[in-house]
Amino acid sequence: MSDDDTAPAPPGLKQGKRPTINDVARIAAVSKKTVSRVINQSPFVREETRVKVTAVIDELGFVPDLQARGLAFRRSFLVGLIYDNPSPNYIVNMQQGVLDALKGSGLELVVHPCSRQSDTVVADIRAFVERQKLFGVILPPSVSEDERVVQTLRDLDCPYVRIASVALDVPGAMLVTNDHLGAAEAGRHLADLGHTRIGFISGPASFRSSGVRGGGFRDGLAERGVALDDRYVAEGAYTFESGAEAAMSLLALDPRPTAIFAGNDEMALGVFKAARDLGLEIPRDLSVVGYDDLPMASRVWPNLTSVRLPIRDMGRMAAEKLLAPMRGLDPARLGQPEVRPSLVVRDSARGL
Amino acid sequence: MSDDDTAPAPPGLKQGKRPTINDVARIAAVSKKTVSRVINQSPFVREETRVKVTAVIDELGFVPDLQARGLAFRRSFLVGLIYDNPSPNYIVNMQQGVLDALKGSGLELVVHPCSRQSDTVVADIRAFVERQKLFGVILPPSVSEDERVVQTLRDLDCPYVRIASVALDVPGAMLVTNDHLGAAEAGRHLADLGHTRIGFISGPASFRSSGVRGGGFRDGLAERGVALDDRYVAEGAYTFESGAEAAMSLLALDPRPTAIFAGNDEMALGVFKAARDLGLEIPRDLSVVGYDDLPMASRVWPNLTSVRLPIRDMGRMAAEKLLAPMRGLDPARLGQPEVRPSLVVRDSARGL
DNA sequence: ACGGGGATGGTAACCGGTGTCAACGGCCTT
DNA sequence: AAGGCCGTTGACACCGGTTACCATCCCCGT
Repeated sequence: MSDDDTAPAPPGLKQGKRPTINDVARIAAVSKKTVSRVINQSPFVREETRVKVTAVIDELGFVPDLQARGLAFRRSFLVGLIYDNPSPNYIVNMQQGVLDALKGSGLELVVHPCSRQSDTVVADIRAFVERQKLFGVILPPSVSEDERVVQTLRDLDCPYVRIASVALDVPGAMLVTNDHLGAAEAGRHLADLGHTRIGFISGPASFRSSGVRGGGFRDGLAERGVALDDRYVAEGAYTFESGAEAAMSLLALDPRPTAIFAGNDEMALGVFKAARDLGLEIPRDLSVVGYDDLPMASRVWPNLTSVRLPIRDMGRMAAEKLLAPMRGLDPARLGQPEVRPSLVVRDSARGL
Repeated sequence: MSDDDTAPAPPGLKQGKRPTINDVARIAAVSKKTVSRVINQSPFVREETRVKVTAVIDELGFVPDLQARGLAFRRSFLVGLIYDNPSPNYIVNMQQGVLDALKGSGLELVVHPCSRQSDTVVADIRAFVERQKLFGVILPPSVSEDERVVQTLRDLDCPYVRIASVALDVPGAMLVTNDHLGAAEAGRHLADLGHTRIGFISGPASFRSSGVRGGGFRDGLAERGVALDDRYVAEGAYTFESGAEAAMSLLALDPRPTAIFAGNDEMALGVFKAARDLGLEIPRDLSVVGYDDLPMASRVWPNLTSVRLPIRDMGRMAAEKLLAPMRGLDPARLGQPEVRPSLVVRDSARGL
């Protein structure tokens, strides 16, 4: 870029227009194709020529047109993040991770929310991906679990990476969060603290993670000889309000649970609210453990004990899998070993 | 879209390829141009022809290629959200609002974070906007206040809408949040509750809103005959941690303030933390008022009294201003009257 | 019957890049 | 010295739409 924006346009170049590859070619006295080779770092260009062309490119401030390039490549330079997630905080973290990975790659991120409930989701996503000819797509839960959506992407020949709690696809297209492990850790922790009457608020049945986290929790408790009573299991929707409601119903049981494991942090905060409304103090009267360890987990009072999921890193790793082929890497090897959730012990759960 | 994806390709169309405008023209026995007219809803097409072409388009599942269209139009169908904001929650809300407005318009949203500290911001943004030939850009604070950035957009002839606490531009390119009013309301509220020794934690000096909110707060107090003592003013960075730090310094003063107004909710939660660390109970020992009224304001305990900024609506309104010309509307008239912040009284501030 | 004007449709060029493939020049071989 | 190979380069068609401009066609008034 020129350091003087008011400089007259170089000779032979029409004023007020962005320079094109033709301008560069004409001024550098080479063909378009050669300029194209320089732009694309083709090795079949003599060093001398490369320098000459590069100089002209810099002088003119030439920027290749992505539309034209995309038209010829039959592919855009956009990565899509398609999501259907009730927790904005989850998404914003993931999005930041994806952006971390995309920085400097020349690719941009297009965010596209959708609703799996809608009967036009598939058509909607198909239109989006097809029209934009996306470079690739990242699918966080729970769209990542929708086979109709994934099949559509395969039909359209659009690379994708699915993020889910269990392996649903080939390693190269999959980032596994291994929620079973994290939830088991939460179960062992609560059992080790001496709790035996424990409530569990699961996510909605439409999320795989709900079942996986529930199963992991149950297994973790079982390892310590504690059983999870089905009457103490309630279903939420991964939202604050649903967590509060579910907690109200669990805390109305007699005898009431001494601890509650919520399927995500958002709902765990709902449990906080229900406890306050009932005059219960956390952790004195009720221990609470969440899942995800969102930033707010360490901002509320008492600090929330939670299973840490490195969501931002996951976003970054997923994006890197997408970029791997471009860099000559094997996407199946990235993000390995699988993401490992780990319990972060804070103040919201303690022994009886 | 056909309701049977496995149907054999219509005669004369190569298998496995997306149909193009040429295929449609050939099969409908009209010229490309006519198909183009139908796609673009030109009125100069006989009804009979229009129906015939539409039928073929549906039959083939033809989807116009945005790259090609963009190349000819010299403009893409992407809206950019360029931000430099320390509060992810602010951005995620705004982003949702923008997406609300974009839904159904055929435009997609590209998110592009940046750092005003970096000395390459301007070049970075220029490259982004120029390469993508954006349809338009939305600028939330504080990029919206950076004249270098805005001038760059003007140079590139890229439509934009700036969101800021005061009018910095022509009405059609500006969404004003009027923070002076909201902060004044907060000031009056605290004064009416009987507070006279009041602390204020401002945002960073690089944000216009910091000064505007501070000024509004000062004016609101003055209306009630209360003065804001400069020793009770601290500067934060609109982040949780900076809020906690600033609160620590204010609460160390002797006599310490009985109330604190934080420049945003994120910092208000930092005040909560500092108070707890010092053994102070809110609102008994300290009243706190925040700004923005993010969803978490009503999830924490005690519920945070805050000035409500309809951030999501603001995102939507800003995007609608961008779309206005496309719909034959006047962007200057949208989002009027200006966004009005309003105090939401909850439990974190009370009388002495 | 004839001229005029608006509605339609066609052809060619263009938007700004990329792929294909042939040509070119110099050096090494035989 | 002729033949062959390799590293470079350029001419040209093409990606899938658009606009510019011209040719028809139809309907009307006179």
